Amino acid sequence: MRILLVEDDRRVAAALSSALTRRGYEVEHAATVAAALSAAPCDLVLLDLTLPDGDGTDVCRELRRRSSQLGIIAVTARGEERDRVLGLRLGADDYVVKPFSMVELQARIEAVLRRAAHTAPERHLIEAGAVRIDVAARTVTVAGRTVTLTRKEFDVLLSLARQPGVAVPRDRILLDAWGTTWADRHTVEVHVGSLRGKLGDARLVETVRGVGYRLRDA
Amino acid sequence: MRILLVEDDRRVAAALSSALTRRGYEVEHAATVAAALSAAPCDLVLLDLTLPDGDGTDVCRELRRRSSQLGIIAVTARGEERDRVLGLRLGADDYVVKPFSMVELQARIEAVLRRAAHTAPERHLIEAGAVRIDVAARTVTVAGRTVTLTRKEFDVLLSLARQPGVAVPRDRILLDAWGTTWADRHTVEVHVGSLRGKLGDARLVETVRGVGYRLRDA
DNA sequence: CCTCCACCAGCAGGATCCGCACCGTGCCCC
DNA sequence: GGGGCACGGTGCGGATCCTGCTGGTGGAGG
Repeated sequence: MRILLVEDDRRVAAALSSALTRRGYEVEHAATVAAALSAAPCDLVLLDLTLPDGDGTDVCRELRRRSSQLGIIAVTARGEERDRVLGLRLGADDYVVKPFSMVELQARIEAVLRRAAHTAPERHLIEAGAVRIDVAARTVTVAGRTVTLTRKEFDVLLSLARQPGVAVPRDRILLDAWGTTWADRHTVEVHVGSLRGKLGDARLVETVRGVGYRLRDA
Repeated sequence: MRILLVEDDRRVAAALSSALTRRGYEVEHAATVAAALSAAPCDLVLLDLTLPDGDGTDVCRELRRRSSQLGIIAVTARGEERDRVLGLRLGADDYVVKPFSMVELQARIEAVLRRAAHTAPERHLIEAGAVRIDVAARTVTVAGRTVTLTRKEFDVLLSLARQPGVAVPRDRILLDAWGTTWADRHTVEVHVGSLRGKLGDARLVETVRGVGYRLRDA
């Protein structure tokens, strides 16, 4: 399960992040409104409502607009009733008030995720040129032919396919597919290499020198 | 919207009932476990966990078993963390601790109902390729042949069959069939193994390496 | 009391990934 | 036009991760 942690306090974020990771979740961290809105898709968002560059309630509204099945748990130090009501009205699934215990947070996360499992899935199909990607099924066809990709290959392709025709920086791909930015210089290239091989036409994934890669759109 | 109010304290029940009615809800009242379980179907349950003739947690479990899309808000005077966690684990959608304000309760009711609106309607019959599942009867046939599954095997299959052709992550299966995400890595695999054996054709349940499993659609 | 089911290890075989080294090529500057 | 350099591509071996079995144990239900 992938959790997006939106929290500006670095210490709180670090503590939460490690606690959640220990419990088996995959955690991506965003410290600002901008970062939160440009993060990769996930299953659940832990959203601190007090952010430096804007209001967390806007993030909540926008995320909910994008996906009705995304789980959102608002987190805040403000425990006043007015805020609690506001948070829920915005479309958050749940609300926890600092300070809270990890045990309770864990229970609430599970409750929200359990519910999300029963919501209608948004089956997302991405098409770019001859490439068709079924994100949910994790299957890919090129010009009608089904190709079998490994996990990393698929993740890399997905990172590119999210913005067809756009040059995706290497760092971005690393973040999407690996969750980190530190890795051997060549790791991405290697997987792009095998990806090109499996897609058949190597020109489908174009190299943008000095930047990254681009998935051919037309 | 129809709300079932399970509350043994007559004064609290009367006050809540009239407040909710004023807000436009249709309210049915039950004061005991027996009454709660034999009440007419509704959209949401306000469930006091302390009841004279039994434990409210049993009611919660039973109601949830009957319908995964029913909204349940647990209400209790016991505000301790242990109880909060327990309530959420049982399958309640939310939890309010007495004393609470009507404004907050209203907001939580709306949040739960909003979510329920997005919930996929429960299908009685699910078909995926050669597999036919009767959810209510908990029976399965493969290519006309009836197969007998154990509880967990059925739950695992159901988790997969809810989205045929979609790669279901391991922890989502855990969430659906076990209710939690913490469990031994092998538990799912073992049950998938026996499931494959009983279904006859092992290829019906495809492995998506590094992710989970996928029920063959076509 | 007995049977069946669920769960927990341990194990072995693969698939996958990664780091390294080397090669090819485009770009820039002279 | 030529040379150097930085960047990207590729092949390979080992380490790692993942998965599917099998057997044994505890417990719930009949």
